[in-house]
Amino acid sequence: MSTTTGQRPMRADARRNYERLLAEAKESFLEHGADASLEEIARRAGVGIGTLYRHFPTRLALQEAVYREEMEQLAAKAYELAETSPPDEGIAAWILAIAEYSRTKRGLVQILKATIDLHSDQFISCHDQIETAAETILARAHAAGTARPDLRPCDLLRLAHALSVASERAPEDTELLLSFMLDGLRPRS
Amino acid sequence: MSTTTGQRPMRADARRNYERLLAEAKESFLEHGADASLEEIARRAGVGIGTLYRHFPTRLALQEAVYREEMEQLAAKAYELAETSPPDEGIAAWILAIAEYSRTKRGLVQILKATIDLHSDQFISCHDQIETAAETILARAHAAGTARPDLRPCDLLRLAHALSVASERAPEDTELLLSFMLDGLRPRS
DNA sequence: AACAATACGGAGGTACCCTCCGGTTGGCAA
DNA sequence: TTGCCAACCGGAGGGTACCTCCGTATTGTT
Repeated sequence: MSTTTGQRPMRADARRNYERLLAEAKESFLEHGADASLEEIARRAGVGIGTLYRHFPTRLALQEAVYREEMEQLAAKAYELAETSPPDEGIAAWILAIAEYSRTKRGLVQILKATIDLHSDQFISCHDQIETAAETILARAHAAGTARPDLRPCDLLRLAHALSVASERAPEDTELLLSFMLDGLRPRS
Repeated sequence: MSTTTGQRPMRADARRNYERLLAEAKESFLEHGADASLEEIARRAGVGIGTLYRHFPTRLALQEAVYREEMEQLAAKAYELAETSPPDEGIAAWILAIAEYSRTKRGLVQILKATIDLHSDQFISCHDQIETAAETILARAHAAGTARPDLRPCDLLRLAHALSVASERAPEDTELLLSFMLDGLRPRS
């Protein structure tokens, strides 16, 4: 789903349409959530529906393309946090970042889901990227002994996913929910 | 959404159709998830689509009717656990029960969402029922000092919702995820 | 038996999904 | 420049689903 086919570069018109679609899709997903109408996206891009489907055979493919950049930023944030924060704080901040982000850009939730799902082969690059980031940030916590040893990278992503879904309708409680997740239900001793 | 209109009982044919619809809906939601086709439900019930919409003006109304019974059972479970288990174990078990249940009967997730959303006036009875159950089970934990004082009933429901969504594709990890939520990320000391 | 009141059903208008293929366009070679 | 063909476009078309509306049928009551 990149702008080159690996071999020859795309034809000029193809590239133009690809980019218009991407721009409109970004807008539409933001506006109507992850199940915005694909036909409207094509319409707004001034392009036939067939063209949309040629470039992005599936809704998920389109979402991936739209959010790839943001995914990279989230991954980058993990590396940044791994260097600048204490391990456990870093994890908390990262989960929060993912959750908050995916509330704004609602399409991300589906991608997160697909990323979490091991059987999705469409998303290998996104998957690897985020999973590696999760590994990195988790590795330090494990080394420092501040994370349970049985905590895996994908669990981190699942928690982020859970948090983003759960706080969808009550953004103001996001941090509180996260604190429950992180610190447990018992009173601090 | 009950089988009587508050005043006179429903006409015989109306009641018959109502029940057929309910039965087919239960089946369909189980089979295809919460967004099963309403037209197919009507078809399988041998009833016109108009009849479905008359009885259940909205998809959520139909789901509510289908799951009301199960909601009652979940609420009952809360009371049962409140009497038979230590407070914190009870909470864990209850959240788990909700999450496991909603994975099986996938429509419940939407209801859980609507229940959590305070602005849904369609669901007052369900909402009250579950929320009261959550209150009860939580009250004991608070009294016993085993739950953080800032933990509210709706947070419990949100956690259950989060858990059910997060473990959708990996049921085997449900308990592990729950343990992260409950016990936090730090190693046990 | 006749008459309201109540309930039925499905046609119809709209929207969306996705596929398929005749027509168009861009870029390269002559 | 011209011409050619692979690459690309667009949208019609067939299918499904949503929801509304209203002429028709059924119920139960007098």
